[in-house]
Amino acid sequence: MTETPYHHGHLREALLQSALALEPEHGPSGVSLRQVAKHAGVSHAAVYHHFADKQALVLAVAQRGYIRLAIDLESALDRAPDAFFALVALGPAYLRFAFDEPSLFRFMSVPVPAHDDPLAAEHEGVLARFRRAVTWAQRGTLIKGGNADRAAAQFWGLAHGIASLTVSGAIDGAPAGRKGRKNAAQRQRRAHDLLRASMVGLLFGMRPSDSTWSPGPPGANGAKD
Amino acid sequence: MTETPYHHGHLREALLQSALALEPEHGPSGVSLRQVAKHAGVSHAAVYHHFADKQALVLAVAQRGYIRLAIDLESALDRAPDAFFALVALGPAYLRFAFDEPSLFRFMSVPVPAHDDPLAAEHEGVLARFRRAVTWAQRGTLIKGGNADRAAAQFWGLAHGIASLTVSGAIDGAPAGRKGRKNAAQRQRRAHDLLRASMVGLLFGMRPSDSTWSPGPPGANGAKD
DNA sequence: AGTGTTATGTTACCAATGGTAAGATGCCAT
DNA sequence: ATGGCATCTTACCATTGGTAACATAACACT
Repeated sequence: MTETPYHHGHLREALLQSALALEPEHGPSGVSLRQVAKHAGVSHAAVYHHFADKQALVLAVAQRGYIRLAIDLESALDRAPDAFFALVALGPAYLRFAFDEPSLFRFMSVPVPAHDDPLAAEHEGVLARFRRAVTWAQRGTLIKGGNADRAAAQFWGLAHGIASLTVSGAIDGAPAGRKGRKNAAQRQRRAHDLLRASMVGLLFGMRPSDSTWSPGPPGANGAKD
Repeated sequence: MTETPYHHGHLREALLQSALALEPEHGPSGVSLRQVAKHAGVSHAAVYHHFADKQALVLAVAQRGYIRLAIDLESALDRAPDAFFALVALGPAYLRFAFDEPSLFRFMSVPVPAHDDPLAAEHEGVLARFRRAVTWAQRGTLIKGGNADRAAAQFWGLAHGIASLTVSGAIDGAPAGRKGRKNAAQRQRRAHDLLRASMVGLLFGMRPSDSTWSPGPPGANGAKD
């Protein structure tokens, strides 16, 4: 970001940024290597000194996305006062990431042909945060015990599904009544509420039957964040 | 499918099929117009008499996917004996579609740059099926009343998220212990069970507090399908 | 310092791609 | 049959992903 101090300096980094900058116009797989290179002020062949091929560039961006998402989830967990808030807060955190970094989020969903998933480690990183919240809740008997990976996957799937459908416009996108294009902030708030309610719903559907958790919060939207 | 009876006959149809046939090797946005044309036994320029450009071709495949998915969901609803089974059955139906037609499913998730979503109608078609199950359940007081669209979106998001993460390999993909590649049928069964349990969980998290529904089924996996 | 090695970047080139234009070819209504 | 129309073809273009050969700057070592 400083300048071009040397040969180029931090080209690899600049290329990732350029890819993100060009994504909105052409889509994650639609960005061309040459455009990325040009945007970074460099010849297109220079890219191959930092990435094996175009797919490697795309995967690197996606990888960065997963890493940053995992960090966001982690800090959301760190801020939670108890297991209930921890589990529920993962939803809004997931959604906020998707809204704050839509390009990054789209790169993360780019379908890679075959390949025994080069992003397996990054997937694990995200799942691990859900698992952390789940085991926390299980220790407190907030939800039933059992396979924590399964429960984590359920919450992850819920968050991911609602986030994906929302950012892609499948949900709450083009409305029937053509009231112009909706305020993006309003859409985000609605998605926010929807996902939080879903997390609470799934959570309370997992309660052990003898749970003494008096559901004060679930209806009220009083979550701190 | 018959032959090439005439000029070509059903080229548009053949192109859609060819696109699906070539998808596994290159990914949904990686298939080239020319390969598709060649696979259909036709010059690449012929494609432009049936689709405005490559994106139109891709969108047409995606559109077909949404239509078929909506049909599958619809028939799952038709087979359900009551609201409970109807709502829960949407999960397995969604997942079965994703597993039976992975290429089609991937085409449906291809991120389209900007555009005020040309698939809005098809999205509505899928959402409508979830809404039908939700309103059914609401009439029977299985779940709380309120905005049916919201509740439908929650169930859709759950099904979509788990289906997406599963087919992309993010969940239950490459395992830690390298026991060779897992049996695909086993993966599908696990995902099946996971999603069904999630649907039940979300459902029971939405019960009205005075619900008299004696949860016999939720733990047992006795769903007819 | 000088010197060789490596990392990084360039230009030149290639086959393949998406897209357009102009011309064939076959169907169909009149 | 004849003219109109849809469909398909070949010819062409700029762009793309990728490779090869060459240039230059950093670094290591004497």
